[in-house]
Amino acid sequence: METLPLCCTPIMSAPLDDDDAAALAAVLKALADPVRIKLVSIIAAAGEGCACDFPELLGKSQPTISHHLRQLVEAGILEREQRGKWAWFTVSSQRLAEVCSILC
Amino acid sequence: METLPLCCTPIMSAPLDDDDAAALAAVLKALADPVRIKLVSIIAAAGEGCACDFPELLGKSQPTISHHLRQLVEAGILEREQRGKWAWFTVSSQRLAEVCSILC
DNA sequence: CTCACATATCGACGAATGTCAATACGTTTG
DNA sequence: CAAACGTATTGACATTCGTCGATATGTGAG
Repeated sequence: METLPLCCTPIMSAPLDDDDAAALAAVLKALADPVRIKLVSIIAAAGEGCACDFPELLGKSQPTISHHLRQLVEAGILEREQRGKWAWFTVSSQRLAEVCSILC
Repeated sequence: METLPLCCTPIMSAPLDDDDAAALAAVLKALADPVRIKLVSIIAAAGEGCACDFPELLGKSQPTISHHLRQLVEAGILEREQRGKWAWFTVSSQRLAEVCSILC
């Protein structure tokens, strides 16, 4: 779910209705955790990233990383690609642009 | 606390360090609630807003609204001004711009 | 097919969060 | 000062969240 485009017009031009507010809040919530925003920044800066590297990079357990990756994918912020037994992730710059276009 | 400028360079250019990740996550967390993002959008669209109007506009109790407004002010997203017995709020477009400049 | 390894899910637990009723605080007005 | 009114704080509660150990699932190698 939730890979739909993220609504509407900039906040300055009109107040969000309930649905748009809920949708935007959900995406922002996915970003609003130190581990997750760091995951996004690592993947964005490198262009892509393998799940196998994140537990050591972030000092978190493998289940914890997997959990965070899932939330980011469900929010449409990351895209997942299976390569052999490894899971690789890229950032949806479109999704980030959608967020920014509403905020500013 | 937390009214300091919000770090650094866009996510695409370099991964966030721990401190920047925590700071950005804190601001995003303040935005990542349906009631709060709607408060921000109402105030942004109108230019300013009085606390007295929000409980009815959002269907939440006065203490709940006060609590959310406080979180937004502490995150540097809203600015508060006392006018007589009323509290008026404006959006820090600079703060929003800082967030966007990191995300995109 | 079986083994080794990468990732996902489950179950549990403490911590944080959103909410409201009750109450305290501050400011203006009689 | 005292009463009235807007806002903030407190205390309580149910819910959600981040975390990890244990385990299940899936994929390639031998």
